[in-house]
Amino acid sequence: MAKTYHHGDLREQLLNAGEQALGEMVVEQVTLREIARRAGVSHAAPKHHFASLGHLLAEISARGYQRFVKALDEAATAAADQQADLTPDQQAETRLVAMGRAYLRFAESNAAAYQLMFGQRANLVMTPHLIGASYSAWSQIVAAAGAVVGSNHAEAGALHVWSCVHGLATLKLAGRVPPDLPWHHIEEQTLQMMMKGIKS
Amino acid sequence: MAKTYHHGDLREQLLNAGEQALGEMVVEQVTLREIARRAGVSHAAPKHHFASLGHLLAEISARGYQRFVKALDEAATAAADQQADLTPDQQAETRLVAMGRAYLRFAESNAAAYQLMFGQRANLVMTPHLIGASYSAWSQIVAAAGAVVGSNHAEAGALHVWSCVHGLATLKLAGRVPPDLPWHHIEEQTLQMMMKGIKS
DNA sequence: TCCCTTATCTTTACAGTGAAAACATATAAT
DNA sequence: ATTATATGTTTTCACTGTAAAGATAAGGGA
Repeated sequence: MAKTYHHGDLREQLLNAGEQALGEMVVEQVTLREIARRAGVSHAAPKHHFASLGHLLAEISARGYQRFVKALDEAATAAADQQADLTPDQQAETRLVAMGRAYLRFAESNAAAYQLMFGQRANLVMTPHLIGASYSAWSQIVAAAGAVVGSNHAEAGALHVWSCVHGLATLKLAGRVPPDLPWHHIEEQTLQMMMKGIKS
Repeated sequence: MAKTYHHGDLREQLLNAGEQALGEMVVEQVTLREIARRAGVSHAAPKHHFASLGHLLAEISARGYQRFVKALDEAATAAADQQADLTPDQQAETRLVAMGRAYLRFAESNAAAYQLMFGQRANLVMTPHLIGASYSAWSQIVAAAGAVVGSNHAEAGALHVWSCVHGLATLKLAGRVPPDLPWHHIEEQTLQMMMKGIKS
């Protein structure tokens, strides 16, 4: 299909511009006008595609959750493939650790997007689409944790796992981790303690 | 001493107004002009006491850390006093759990202040005073964790403890915890898993 | 082809924000 | 008393998100 109106597909280009901006600047600097500038359009143009900045950010955040879920899923399957000789229980643990590792990598490689997704960015509107996307991430972790601790304690286990990696990621992003600590080692230790805490 | 200049002690009143605002509104709504309004003064008056909004917020945040340290300290000593018959190791664990509980209570009762202290609020400037205040909180937790895991692993243990409670607190504040979960029970379970993960 | 409706984008305007400069005034020092 | 310094106010500027009004282009009948 050819372009059916003026700009081509401004809605898509706004989302791309927003994601690009999130990769280059701090999350608070990603403003409506900045996104419009990057898309080469006036700052009022987005109004016809998104009710407000909050709705635009919500859609960008939802896409972030999709990439997030994909990254964790790929990490989990890759880990399981490499260790097909383990027992199911051991495989479940390996998968969970791999997901935790991928979680920390995602937060570090997509700092601004992560802060948009999990921080309390002003103006962000909790649209149904965003709620759904974040819920799919939640249920992904619940499933992986449930495979380790049993479905009875899946949610509590998932919440603890999530707290550990999310807490570590945000402390790191906020510069609260002493810089002299060996970061990679710290990550592995935390994942280890996380697993030890979860296992009955 | 009587009032030595125009307003009395505007610097102090600005800090009080800021803390009061943090108790009543969301952290992003606490603007320079809002604080000035509450202090009954023009929006340019703070310039003579704080170089910028970021410096004013930094001082408020530093005070938050002082209250934070005090709250955790009181909780720890209260817990230790109640259980003077335990072994030193058991006392150390009891103290650490009590501090974790106090941590979660502080974050919930001082949501906006907590987000100012640990979030990534725009404009905030990392003044030496703020760095010092936040460092005292860090070393407090390092000491308490070190009493449990030994001074060799104090920092790694402290970081894990901090990640657990900080992660849980921020997930709760961000509304990411499913509302049907029994919150108080979840808190206790998380503290339990945190301790299990930390103990060698 | 002509006209009209609708969708899209621009321009302009408004109420906020933090910061900076110019100005006013009260306190303190000499 | 005069001067200097500290403290506040007023004004201005660049930026933000939102809203309304104007412009332009596409599509749908006659």
